[in-house]
Amino acid sequence: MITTIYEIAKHVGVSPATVSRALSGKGYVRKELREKILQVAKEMDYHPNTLARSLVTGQSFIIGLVLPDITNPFFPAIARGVEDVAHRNGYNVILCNTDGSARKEADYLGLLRSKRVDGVIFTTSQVVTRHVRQLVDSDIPVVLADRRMNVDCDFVVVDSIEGAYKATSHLIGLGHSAIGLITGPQKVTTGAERIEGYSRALRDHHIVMRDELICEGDYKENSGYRHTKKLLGLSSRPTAIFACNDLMAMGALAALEEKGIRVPEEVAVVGYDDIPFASVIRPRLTTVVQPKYEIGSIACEILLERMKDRDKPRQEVFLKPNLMIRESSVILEVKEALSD
Amino acid sequence: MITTIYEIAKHVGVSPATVSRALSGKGYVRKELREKILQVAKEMDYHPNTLARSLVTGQSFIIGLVLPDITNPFFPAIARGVEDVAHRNGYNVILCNTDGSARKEADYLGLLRSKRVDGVIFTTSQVVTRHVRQLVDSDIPVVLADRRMNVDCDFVVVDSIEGAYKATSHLIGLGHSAIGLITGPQKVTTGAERIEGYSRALRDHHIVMRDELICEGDYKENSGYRHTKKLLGLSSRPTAIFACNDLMAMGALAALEEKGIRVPEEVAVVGYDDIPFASVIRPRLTTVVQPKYEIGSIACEILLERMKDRDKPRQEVFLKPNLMIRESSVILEVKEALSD
DNA sequence: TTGTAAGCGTTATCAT
DNA sequence: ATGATAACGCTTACAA
Repeated sequence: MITTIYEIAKHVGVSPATVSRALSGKGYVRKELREKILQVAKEMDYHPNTLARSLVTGQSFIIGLVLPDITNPFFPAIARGVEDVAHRNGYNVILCNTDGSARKEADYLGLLRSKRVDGVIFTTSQVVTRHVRQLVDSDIPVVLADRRMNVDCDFVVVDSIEGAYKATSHLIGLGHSAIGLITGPQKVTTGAERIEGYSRALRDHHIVMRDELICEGDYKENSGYRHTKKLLGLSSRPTAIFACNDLMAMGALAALEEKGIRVPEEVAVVGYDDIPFASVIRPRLTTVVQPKYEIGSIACEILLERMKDRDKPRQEVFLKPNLMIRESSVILEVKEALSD
Repeated sequence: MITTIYEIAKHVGVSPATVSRALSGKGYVRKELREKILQVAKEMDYHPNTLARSLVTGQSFIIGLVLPDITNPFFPAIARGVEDVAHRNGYNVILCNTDGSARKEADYLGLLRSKRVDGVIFTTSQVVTRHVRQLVDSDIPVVLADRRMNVDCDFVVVDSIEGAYKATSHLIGLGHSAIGLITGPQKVTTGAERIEGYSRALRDHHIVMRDELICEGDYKENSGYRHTKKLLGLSSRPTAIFACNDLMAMGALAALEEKGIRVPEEVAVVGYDDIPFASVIRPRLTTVVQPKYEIGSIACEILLERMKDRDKPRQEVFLKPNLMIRESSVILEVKEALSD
């Protein structure tokens, strides 16, 4: 049998209301009585039924975290950031893997609404904003993480234009002018923005952009592999490749190795994200570091604030990416020279 | 305003009970009336309040997933396996990161009980079974994943003795007899069992076990690094190192590289887990593959069965590990010769 | 087939 | 400081 405040009340000889007050710490209750109640509650292994509590208070202390796929090495750190902040504030988080499918997104969002979560942190891969807009309209707080959308709600993202600009400039600084670009899907904001950063960097350095050097990937390893092969087949092939995430950079490295092309001596490679193994593969991958944990933790903090105050002005957080230079772009001697 | 069945009822001109029946599909309701109700519900953007529903039915359709750390590359696949099966069956999963701390474990378990989750999948790093036992006793279904405990409940683990036996035998077959072992924490079952597998393999091949070759690590990269340094300082140093997880194997490789010792020519290395980057580091890591996704998906399936039938006999699932031979243990020519 | 009403375990309002 | 009692939104006997 599961203990309720009624049983505790009976046991102690008071009313359920008093037990509730004692347990929640709200409202007056004589000190010794409170202690007695607390003790009995512990003895009876009482665990408050938050379902019942939520029903009356309107707070579930659950937040939803909707992302494409937790096995994608980019997301665990975000999830951890979210969960840490949530837990520290008494919230639990429901994890949803959408695989970027609009159907699953809608599905999960519906489930979360039914579960009366207090808020949602959402990383979409869709342009379809309908579900999200519905969610926002339904007045459950939402914060978009990592990827923006054209919806009126808070978000925290990393400045992808700047990240791509840094990566591209780095390669240009190394003397490259034929830089292959393997982008992400153009429909997600990060995809479009990284092209923008790439093209600005070229422009600022008076390098003409060559369309045949630009391929649209899908953030998966295989598309990095495929597009690299294609780029290598070009009559005037690139001397550097900038893959817009590390997974695709991995694919690029695999394609290059297969062709026996040395990295970085013959072709330099730069990735994006700094997923855990970027630093342990060989050659170690030069990449744009995203503050993944912070994306999650800050998103959650903003969500908590939003839950407290629905009327505060919309928050738009742009975090800064950093270029981490490693072996895949810089020949060792050069790197040492640079650091002098 | 959030829509309730009362408003739908008023709108349609029927009683709340009828709306409930129409929506849930249980109980009789005239076909056209049901359709009318469904339509109005959709128009009013109705989302059933599962808190209220759960309160009466006693089912929350939430399960808890308690693990050490989702950013540890071993866990995302497990989490995904759990979540997939859960979602397919109409359940959501609450993610809890304990960092292996007994306090956090107890904390989360309490929260989950309060949230009235229908079941818990638990990967502990503690020997302290008190919380779990309490949970089991409190008659909420629990299945232990990856790591067993001395508690009466279902579990799904991978046979660590066999995995370690295979890894060790592989090294022995390669001619090694001085095999350094970097174990996991002895208090978790996988830690103890992998030593057992190692020692059985040695015994079966009539190799005397040398205590100084065995170090207790903690499944973190740094302990692999430290212990490898120590092993290399031995007067008669090992020609092979078996690290009981890939993270520690990574540390071992780093230590070896630092000393300029070639792998596998001078020292062979074998890891355990086959985390995502085991196959992309150089040298590619020979390792014991654990069916991570299946640990999660099967654990969840067992949990669902258990939820349906609390009296069925206890399920104990041992999955089989597989040795994946890669470059860190076998010199290329030898490998080719082997495959002939 | 539909409606009435009790009850799930809390919190919260209002007396006392 | 404590106790009745009415919500919260739903399901489910039981009646009609």
